[in-house]
Amino acid sequence: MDLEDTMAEKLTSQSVDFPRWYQEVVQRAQLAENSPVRGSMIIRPYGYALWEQMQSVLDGMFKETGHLNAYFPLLIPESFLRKEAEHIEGFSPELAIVTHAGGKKLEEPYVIRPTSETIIWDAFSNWIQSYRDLPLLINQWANVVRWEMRPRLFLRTTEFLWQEGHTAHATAEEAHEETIRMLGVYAQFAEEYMAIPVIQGVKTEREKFAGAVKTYSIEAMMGDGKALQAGTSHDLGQNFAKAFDVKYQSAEGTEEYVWATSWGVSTRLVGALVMAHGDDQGLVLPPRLAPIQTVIVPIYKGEEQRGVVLEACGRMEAALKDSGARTHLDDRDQFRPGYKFNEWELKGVPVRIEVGPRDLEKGEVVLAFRHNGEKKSLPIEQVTAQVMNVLEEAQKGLFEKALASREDRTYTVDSYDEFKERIDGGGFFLCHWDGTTETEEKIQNETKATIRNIPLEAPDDPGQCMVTGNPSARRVIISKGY
RNA sequence: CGGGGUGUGGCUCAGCUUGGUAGAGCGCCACGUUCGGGACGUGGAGGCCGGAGGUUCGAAUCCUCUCACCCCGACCA
Repeated sequence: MDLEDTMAEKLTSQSVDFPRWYQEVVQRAQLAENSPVRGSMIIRPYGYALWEQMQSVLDGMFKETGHLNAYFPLLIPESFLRKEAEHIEGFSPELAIVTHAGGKKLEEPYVIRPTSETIIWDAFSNWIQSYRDLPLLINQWANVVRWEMRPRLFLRTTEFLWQEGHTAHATAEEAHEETIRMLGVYAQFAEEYMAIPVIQGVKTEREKFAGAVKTYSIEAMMGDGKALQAGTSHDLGQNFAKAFDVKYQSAEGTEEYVWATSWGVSTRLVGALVMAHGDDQGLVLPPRLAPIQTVIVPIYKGEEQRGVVLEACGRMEAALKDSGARTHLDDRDQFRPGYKFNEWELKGVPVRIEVGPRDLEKGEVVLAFRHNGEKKSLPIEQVTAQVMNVLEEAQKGLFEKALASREDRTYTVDSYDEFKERIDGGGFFLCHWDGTTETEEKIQNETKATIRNIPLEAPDDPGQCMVTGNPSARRVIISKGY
């Protein structure tokens, strides 16, 4: 009873029950809620605004790197998926299939896209004839459906929104470069915009995308020390080109199969943001992505003060918007300031500006920072000049905090016994692994932890597999994951 | 698919054992007092108790069937 009473006001503490904290934050900050269809979520305006911020930045980065947006159909003939053997095998357990339409049974069932390689490569086979058509750099923003048994808002839902890039190249080298380049774009986005440090690396054979030659990922550490795959980039080799017979004529006149990549990030990134920075007060959003960067909370007693304070707030709102800050003035009269402070903290707004009669007398306002809880007074006329600076400081502070937190919880371990003892405490473990699927599965079965990836930047550091003692060229990241 | 559980105003739940006029807190609406860290008072709106059938003078409560959802074990951006 006590617990439920407090629940109405306070969030479950992260240290008590992190998953429950996550669930509560997502719903109470009005990012999303469960829908009547199990596994599907309703993304509410505040959550969608956050996704739109992400989309807008990423879309710019894709265009900057030469990609063009297009849109391919939601429904894919089932036979298309069957053309690439590994692809259909990997995806079949999570497919939703349309068998009836127009009041009758369909000749051929349509799969609701779980990803679009097949329908896109079918089109590419018509688009590509010559080396002059290459590289072909396409991106699409879309929804996909992958049937989920254990859904979690944003992290694992049956339907989710994402972006999928699909490219075709003349050579294996070019395709490989594209794969790595887009992985780098994701890493840059994660670090510079989401303020989340990530580790770029290769997935193991077992974890790679169904139909890929190699899968690369960026892995981020969440507030509880678990890993989250925040983006993937696949080197598809010629697998799809062969399955869909996509050949081009080279300058020398020979006929060659093209080389492919695909890469994607999804609304899972919203979950990553929540879990990487959030605290017991709620969300903590990085200024560059926050839908509201500064919120103005007026403080007043009585009608007379209300008029004066709101007028000052209105001027400040206009000035802040002019200087480029996404600003909201919370002029609701039915809530007191303390309530608003808590609500905007729950929603993760980076900077709160408190404007009361005492401040106005001194010609000042109070700035309160979400990421470190600090408050300071500032002369009114300096606010607009300084706001972008303080937001950038907050952005940087948030990244540094996340980086320090990850470094604190990254361990180099050589003994499997020690690993087994410590893995439940969370964190990234840098360990030697002999490269076999058997050992990988043994680790997962015995500890529930998985090899997240093999870092690209790992130095050569020969050693012995902590499980089998067999030789290992470099360390891999092992962690429990989402 | 195996094990456990829950369905009662928007939300969290009580009531069910032992049938007898549907309740509480929060939220919502109105008015007033408040307003520098989650305000208070007064009044008010809102529910065929998941669904179907049965027992009974009478069912949220007992019986049967059914549906849905949640939690725990095998895949995944």
